[in-house]
Amino acid sequence: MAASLGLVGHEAASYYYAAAAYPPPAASSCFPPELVPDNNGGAVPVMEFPSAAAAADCYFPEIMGGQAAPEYYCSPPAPAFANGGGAAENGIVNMSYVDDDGWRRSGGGRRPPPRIGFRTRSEVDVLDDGFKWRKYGKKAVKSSPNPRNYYRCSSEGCGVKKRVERDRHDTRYVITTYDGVHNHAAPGGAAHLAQSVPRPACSPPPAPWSSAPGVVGAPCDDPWWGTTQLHAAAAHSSESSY
DNA sequence: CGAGTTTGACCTGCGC
DNA sequence: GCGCAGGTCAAACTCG
Ligand SMILES: [Zn+2]
Repeated sequence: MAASLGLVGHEAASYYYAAAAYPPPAASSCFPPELVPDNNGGAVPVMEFPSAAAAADCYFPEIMGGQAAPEYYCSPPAPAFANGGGAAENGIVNMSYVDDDGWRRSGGGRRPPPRIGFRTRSEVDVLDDGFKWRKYGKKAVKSSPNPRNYYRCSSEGCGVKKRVERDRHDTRYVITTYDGVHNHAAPGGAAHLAQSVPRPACSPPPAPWSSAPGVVGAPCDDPWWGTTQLHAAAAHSSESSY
């Protein structure tokens, strides 16, 4: 990655950095050369967190089996991405919110559950988020040279799925997309894992994608992911912080 | 022996 | 209507 950073030429594409001053901003390169792509050709606003746990904890406790928090603050039941090996410790987790309100784009049909994507730097493909996942498929996708893996929560009655693939532009990163909401708590250990992970103050209160002041509600024609133009906040860390 | 993974086939939605 | 691409299923297989 080098030159291309910033808004990668997608009109509707932009991203929001919510970096919680975490790993020392070694260099001054902005984060992703491109937004997290999906099969829609869309892109997702990306956020940076010290760990996926922190990210999930702060922003999406609900998908992690906790109760939806009315406000975006840290709430207890969040898993940790611990075995990501370095992921958590090394520092950078890009988190991106993937909205589902664009499903109308597909003309109805089945309604997708809430989707949330994480982009983490990790050597391993599967990040231990505290839940038990069973792999049920693997597929090469057109949009990426890397195969995409499909996992389903192995807990009975919990239909949460996740897709895992490596970033096509930087295979050091793993893109994990969660589909759905756990209807149960994480199997033992998750909570404690979460606590063992360094966690920022979870300061960014409003979710940038909802109605944060930083969000410019643009009349976008492609409402799939972001629908909005987001402000690039100042802080960010760099991937060179290895 | 059971749980989880692998892998090709199958199904469905979407664009042309 | 056809072909393509993504997503899921399920039988076989592997590992603990
Ligand atoms: Zn679950």
